[in-house]
Amino acid sequence: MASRSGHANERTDDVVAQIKRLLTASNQRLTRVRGSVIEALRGAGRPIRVDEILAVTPGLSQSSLYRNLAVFEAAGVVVRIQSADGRARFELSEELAGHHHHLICTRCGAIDDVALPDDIEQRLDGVLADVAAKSGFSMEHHRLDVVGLCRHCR
Amino acid sequence: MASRSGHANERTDDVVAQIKRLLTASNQRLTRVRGSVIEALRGAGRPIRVDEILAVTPGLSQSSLYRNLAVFEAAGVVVRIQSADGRARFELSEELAGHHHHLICTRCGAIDDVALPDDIEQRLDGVLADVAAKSGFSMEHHRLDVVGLCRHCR
DNA sequence: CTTTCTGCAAACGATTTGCAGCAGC
DNA sequence: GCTGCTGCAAATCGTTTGCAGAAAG
Repeated sequence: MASRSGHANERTDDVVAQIKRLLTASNQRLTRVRGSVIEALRGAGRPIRVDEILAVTPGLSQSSLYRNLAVFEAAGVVVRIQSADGRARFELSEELAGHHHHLICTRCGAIDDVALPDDIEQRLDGVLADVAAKSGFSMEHHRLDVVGLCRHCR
Repeated sequence: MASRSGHANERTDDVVAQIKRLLTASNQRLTRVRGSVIEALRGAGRPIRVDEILAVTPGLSQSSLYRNLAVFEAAGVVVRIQSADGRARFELSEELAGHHHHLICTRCGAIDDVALPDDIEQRLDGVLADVAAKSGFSMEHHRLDVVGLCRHCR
């Protein structure tokens, strides 16, 4: 539970409604199959792999999953994370789940979510936009990972 | 080791000597082929792909390159970066190239290096280690990317 | 009904690996 | 000479795609 995104209990319907809106804006339907993929992602609360989604979604074909994840990504519903082991991980976009970062375990590869205080984020964004601009680069957003050992591996 | 980060003209011998040390510590030789791969990486100054390394290293076979990159990675000489397009990029480790971050272009996929002021880095590390610990996670280091549009794509 | 989704199986492309010959020490 | 490194070609594996039938509106 513990829906992320800051607010203690963001209602399920809100998120689903927003997803529907995002899909509609991309001329895509929210079918039953797609709904089950969304549920798998919401239930995880961290970036998960294709095989993990398949494991909790009986009857879902791998190709449909990949195709739907691509649709979701294009619509801004999910974000794809290329992890070190070559298998991509997916999670709901920050627009839906709130801005956050990742704790990445170097031993087992697990990834979990974590958030920073708002004031830190703001100062960081200021510095980054500034440094980027000096390289002729216009920043859209940042991505920050903490690399180390998870609770189980240390 | 004095030489590190920032200075435009870090002496070749220092870096190569350190690489040799790292390889020796992993029971690996610094052969002529491996030397040419190192040169390709040093010349780039940013994370580059396998095909880019092959392009500037005539006669190098693809399989040897992949094998050597794996050896380098295990020895701490290079770091592998999984980029969004599925093709990995490689660059000298921070131990050799100094701590830095990446500017990632969402349009053309180019990646460039950038550094932040030391005081920012230190404050950030403090906050991150703290937040990570609250999740039972022990931080080794952080990874920070600026995502946006490069000089050519904006 | 028409269009979009879905599952199956085949295709793809980056990366890995088995093997025989060559290079480093 | 022994051991490790290299190149070639074949294998692997995550992901993508063509196609025909099923579901959504």
